[in-house]
Amino acid sequence: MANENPPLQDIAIVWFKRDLRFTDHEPLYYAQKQNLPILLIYCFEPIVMEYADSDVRHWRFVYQSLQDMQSKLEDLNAKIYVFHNHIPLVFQRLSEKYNIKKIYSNQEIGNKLTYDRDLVVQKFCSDQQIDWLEYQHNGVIRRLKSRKNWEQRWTQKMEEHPKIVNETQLNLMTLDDAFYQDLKGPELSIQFTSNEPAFQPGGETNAWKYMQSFLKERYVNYSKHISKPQLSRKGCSRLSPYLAYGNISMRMVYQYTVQHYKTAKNKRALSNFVSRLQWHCHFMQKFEDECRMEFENVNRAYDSMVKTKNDNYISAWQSGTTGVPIVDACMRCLHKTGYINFRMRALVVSFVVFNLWQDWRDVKYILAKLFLDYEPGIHYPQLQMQSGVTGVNTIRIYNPIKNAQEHDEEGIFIKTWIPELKNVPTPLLFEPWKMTNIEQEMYQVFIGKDYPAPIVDIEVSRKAASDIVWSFQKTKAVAEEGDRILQKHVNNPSRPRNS
DNA sequence: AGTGCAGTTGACTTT
DNA sequence: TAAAGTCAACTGCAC
Repeated sequence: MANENPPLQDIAIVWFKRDLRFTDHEPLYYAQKQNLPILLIYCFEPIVMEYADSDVRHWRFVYQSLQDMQSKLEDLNAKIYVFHNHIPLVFQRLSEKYNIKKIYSNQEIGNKLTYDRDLVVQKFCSDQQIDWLEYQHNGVIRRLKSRKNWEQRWTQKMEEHPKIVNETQLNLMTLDDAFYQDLKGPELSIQFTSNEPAFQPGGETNAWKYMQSFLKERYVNYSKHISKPQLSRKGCSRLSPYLAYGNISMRMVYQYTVQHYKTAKNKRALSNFVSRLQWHCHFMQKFEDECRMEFENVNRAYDSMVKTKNDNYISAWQSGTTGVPIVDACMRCLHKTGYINFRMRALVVSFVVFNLWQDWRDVKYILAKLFLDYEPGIHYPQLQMQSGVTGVNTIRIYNPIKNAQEHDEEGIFIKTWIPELKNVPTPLLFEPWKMTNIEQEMYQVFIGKDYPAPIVDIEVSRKAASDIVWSFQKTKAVAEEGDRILQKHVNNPSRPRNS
């Protein structure tokens, strides 16, 4: 029997995920090579937004990124069709109206939830005979067989020609408005347009502003200030949220940096920066290769190290009221700005998993929500490493007093975030519980009233944690698992342990 | 002037 | 990408 309906229009879809940019975007680049009208879509997925690791600050950033992209399409009378709906439903309905030939997207190094979502999409595509083409995310290789030559492959990827498209030459299509309105889903309930000024604003344009200001002058102090809670805010690139949401590709960051290298006055700082770009992908690669680490200890021998959850400890840590100034300052700063530097992240993790003796799994979402640059592929490997449950890396228990003294010498960072201590001079500022009654009177801050006494004894808790973790570290079971981990995740597994 | 000694520094090891 | 512990060498100082 003849089909009375006219044949559906053939189209291609570019599905934006955590790659919210036009410059150096492989899906767009390859979609353009087809002779098909291209539909650009982004989907705010309810299940993803409601998940435990998600925070409004992430979605605000995504929203800003999309606005930036939309502004570039305005003159072309085109746009990215943004949905707030379940992506399988969106694809289903689109496929009823159009003949989707191909879907283009970047691989997503996401959590279990988005991985499972992709499996659903994959099933849909194979049922519908849609070709879903996914492109490599930065230097992270999917289905990697061996770590051998990984560094060389990374460099090769970074030096490839960027995939540049001219937006004005894209064959973009528009959707019937009634159809779109029906499918786009409910209005996003959060007020996205108001940005808290303390958060870095999303978008490709902003990514390039940060990139340029870093290479113009900020980079000079990169190595010197990288560990300082205050000075790192300027001396580090601050590209992390832009990389996390793909506002800029790692390749563009790499090439732009290398291009500046010739004329740079501090070459060491730049090569230090480039090596960290590689570390970024290195950790994401670990997660890609062993994604169970979102939930389980990488080193299974640590599964028998059971910690008792203490909700009071966790909430004091979370809210920045532990009584340990540098820890509290970091946590309060995270709430307001979504950023602290690498060393301070390691320090707050060390405090909660060692001094407060809490399981990393009971704090993983708290930090995921606080980090504006939350990147699952970095978050879980880092958290586990800092918690000392890999059995491969040495145990690093940070001394919060010493670190404050060395990296916040004048206490500027602490005083910024803990105003109740603003009158306390150094060195008392780093351990205010040591103030005498007279000093408390003098500086008008009473420990236990205006600012808490420390909830644990730092030295005693450090020793207790160290004894237990090191007793695990020395077991045969940990070492055997450690060997397995090195085989899997490290280029040269014969290197010395505890490096 | 040489000796004893407390405190410091630095290399190396252990947790 | 840690920090404490250990030990020997060194330093400054009093006598």
